[in-house]
Amino acid sequence: MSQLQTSTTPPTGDEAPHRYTSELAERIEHYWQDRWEREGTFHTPNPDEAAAKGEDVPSKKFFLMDMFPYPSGKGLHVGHPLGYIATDVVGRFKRMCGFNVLHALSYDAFGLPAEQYAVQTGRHPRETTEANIVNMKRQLRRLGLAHDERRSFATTDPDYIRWTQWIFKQIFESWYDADADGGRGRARPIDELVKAFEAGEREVPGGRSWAELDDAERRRIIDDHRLAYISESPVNWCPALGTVLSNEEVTAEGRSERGNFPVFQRNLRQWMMRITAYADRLVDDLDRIQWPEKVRTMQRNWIGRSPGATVRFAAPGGELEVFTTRPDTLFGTTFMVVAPEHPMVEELTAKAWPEGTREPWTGGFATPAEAVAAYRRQASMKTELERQTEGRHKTGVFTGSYAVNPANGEQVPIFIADYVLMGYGTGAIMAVPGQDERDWEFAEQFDLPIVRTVQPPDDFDGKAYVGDGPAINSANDEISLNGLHKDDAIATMISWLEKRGAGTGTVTYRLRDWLFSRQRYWGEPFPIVYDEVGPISLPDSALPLLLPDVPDYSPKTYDPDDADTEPEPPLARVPEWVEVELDLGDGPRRYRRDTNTMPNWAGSCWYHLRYIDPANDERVVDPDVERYWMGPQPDRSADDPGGVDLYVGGVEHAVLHLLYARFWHKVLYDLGWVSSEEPYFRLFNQGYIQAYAYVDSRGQYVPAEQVEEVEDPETSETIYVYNGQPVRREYGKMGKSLKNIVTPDEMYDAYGADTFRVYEMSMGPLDQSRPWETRAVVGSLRFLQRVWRNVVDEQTGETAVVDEPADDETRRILHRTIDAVRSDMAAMRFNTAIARMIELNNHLTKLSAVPREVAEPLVLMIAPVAPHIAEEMWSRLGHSTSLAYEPFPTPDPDLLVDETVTCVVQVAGKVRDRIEVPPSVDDDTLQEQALASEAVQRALEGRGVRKVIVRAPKLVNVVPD
RNA sequence: GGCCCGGUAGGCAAAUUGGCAAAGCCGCCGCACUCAAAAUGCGGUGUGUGUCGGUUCGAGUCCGACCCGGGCUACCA
Repeated sequence: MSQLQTSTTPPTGDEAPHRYTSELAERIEHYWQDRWEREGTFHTPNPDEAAAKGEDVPSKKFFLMDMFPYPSGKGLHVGHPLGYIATDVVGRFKRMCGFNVLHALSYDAFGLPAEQYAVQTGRHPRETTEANIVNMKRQLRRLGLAHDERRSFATTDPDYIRWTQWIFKQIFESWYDADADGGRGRARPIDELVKAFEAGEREVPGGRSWAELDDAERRRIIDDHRLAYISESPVNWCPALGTVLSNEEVTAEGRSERGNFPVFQRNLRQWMMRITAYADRLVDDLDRIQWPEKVRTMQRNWIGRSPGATVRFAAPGGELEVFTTRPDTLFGTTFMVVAPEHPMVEELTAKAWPEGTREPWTGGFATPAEAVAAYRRQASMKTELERQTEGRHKTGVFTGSYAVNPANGEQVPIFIADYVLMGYGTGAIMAVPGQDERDWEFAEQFDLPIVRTVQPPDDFDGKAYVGDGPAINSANDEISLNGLHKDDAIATMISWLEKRGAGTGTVTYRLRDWLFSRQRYWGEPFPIVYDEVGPISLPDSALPLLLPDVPDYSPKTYDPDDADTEPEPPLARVPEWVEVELDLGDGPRRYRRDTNTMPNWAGSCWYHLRYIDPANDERVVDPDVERYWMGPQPDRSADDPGGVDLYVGGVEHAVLHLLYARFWHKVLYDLGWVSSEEPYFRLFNQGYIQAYAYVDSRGQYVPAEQVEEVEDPETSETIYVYNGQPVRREYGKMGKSLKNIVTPDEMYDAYGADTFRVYEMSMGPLDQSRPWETRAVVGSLRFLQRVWRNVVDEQTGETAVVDEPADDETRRILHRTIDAVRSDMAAMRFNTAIARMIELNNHLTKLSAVPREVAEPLVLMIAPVAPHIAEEMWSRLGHSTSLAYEPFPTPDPDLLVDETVTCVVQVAGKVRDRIEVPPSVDDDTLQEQALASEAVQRALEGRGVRKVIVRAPKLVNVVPD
């Protein structure tokens, strides 16, 4: 084994030849990175792999993941590696605690960012993507991450695409049986649906029997049941990006999340995923996983489950159905509102205004038809943004017709208004101004009656009362809700509605099915071809279906505001690829390929499975391997769902990636491919590294590194100066245009990777965002230098430790430090763990020589955070193998209890004295000693003692009269 | 507007159940080393936890109101 040779010629004049400088750090780091790679130090065995060698795989395992990066090509800044360093520290710590740790990093290489970068540089996306991955791997390798590189892949690898397409096929070839598993529902293979139709166990939609249908009719019925299906429906069309987008990719302002371009609603034929079938399980199972409450709340809100009731009102042209979460307030309905786009609007529009119609209701028009037409036109022209800026001002017109309130038989007027949205519930509401703020505003605007049906508290002075209280004014000949509180009143009303046939209990969701196709080049092609009837999936043997080369891979994009444009997928421009002759079992026939591609979320929906079985070309994942790494762990809880043990990433994927991945994983679970019900058991959101940027008087950003901080001589406030001119400081992101980028490469050059790692981990708690401060990094270098000097002689490079036993105090400090570092590491409080190690090291600095029994545990404790220098010191301490699998130090419990503790003696809450007592001291003795204290007597100033609070052994508080 | 986080020395931060506020890092000051500087080492340096009130023997920590900063959400019936 070749040893690292440290130079004996000092880099500068008189400096110690073996001082831990950035140059030495770099040599140490390269040496150990090469050696780890050469020896396969971080190769993680799978159960089958271990068995092949006749070994057992460790029973304790830890599956650790980062949210994988897009290889963007812009290069990394110091904020990017924060999470990767943190997971590396966790992984190395867990490994030293005896866990079989699985940790690797892959690349999310499909999708818009990679494609846009390629468009900018005018090169093929595959070419730029691969170049970017190479560059990123280089930058990250320099960090010394303990990854099993055999498990690394990119979502653009043909081997990976194959299984992404295979999973799509699984979803396409299945349907959701809502009655399965006691009503919870489960995905089942589509064959089982066909059998149920054939056997007559399941009613065939349309009323005819399966035998009566021809092949095309059968296929259409089946296609309507698939979990991945094609639908012609209003979708989000973004002309500037040239593609459609999912609801999750559109902001509340109606713009694209990526690029912030306008998005328009268009009716288009697109692939959809039936994620709504899983809405209940996606909500319910949030209670079974360890995720930040914030993310769980965001997912709950996004899914938006609202229990309530649908109620049918008799109206001209048929029954008008509404959804309400408050059926208990039905007696308070004084009008109804339908969305302008509601299909019944025409039937509801009366020929003439009824007798006595008030002027404001008509909008100034002579007939309801004119008023309704004018309002609908006006509403359709409004953009999301205009509706928002109008705020809460309510508009609408009367349709001229009335409906009948099923509870009390009263006639209530029907309005159209744009505060009711077609996309939610039934697009129509029963308006209850007494208990709904929006309805109250509308009622005030149009002078409509208001009836309270919930008694507000006496001190309530608001308008609509949405809280709980006893029902009032809510009785007819058959039922009375009066006196009942909300939940009882709702239940009573629903059962009455159901008995009367006027309504049913219902649950409504905000979640919509997932729009899954994109008109882009750089994504997975759909493993689908079409004949005259519809889509047919390709056989598994035809996978992966790879992208053809195209003359122009950039999609057709348009003026951002030109809504009247059509998506034109790049793949449609390759007729020789689109038109294909295949034999799918009934002889060679001509088919058409799908010219859409999948969204970039597809690849990230299942990458956790590829990490655990990266080379499998027979199955998506081996069942034994999946059970070992991801299976449920009943020791965690009885209904543990399994999943990745720790998943670290930013909060920005709270409802996109994390929702989609949960959905796919549940489909795979239902179909029996995995044993875990959730992909990610524990989620941790790291904060961001922010930075200051500086703007001069013209509003231009100036290079942040050249800005000086000076004190204003007049006000003595800190001001910032660039080239002698004052500049204004801003706080926010790091970015090229902000001229405040600091790169890891700069940090490696100036300090080395270990210092950089220590600094990032010691800046503060991992889940908080904080500003980068380059000049503070030197503190971490000084710490490592001092550790190095305690272990290695700077003159000779030999170990400086002595084999004499440590003194008692040093030993106690060591074991207290071990104890604290262990619990800090386990809780991912790396900043405090590092602080404790600094304290211990500072103590060692004061000794004349450092005993081995202290140096070795310190080196091992530092290893997760600063692995290269730790390995080097470990080696110089005489160990020939890597410390990666050395047990993490454990504290001696006997050395954690002090022989004496300092007891604080307070008088009236103020500290007056300190006394040394044994830790086992009892209350009475302690009180006696405290009262005997001179300082206490002085502080009492002759006053009597009213009360003494004793918290042995640490505190006594004397309360004077 | 609603909901959720956060506010501790000049900056980043630490403080089991309420129990000595400020561990650690940067900065700043001084000294050593040096012809000098840098680097390094050693020593020193911050009257009080955003504001007001409450509970308590005791509050950074609990409760209420307000101020400031950040995030999510925004007619979802």
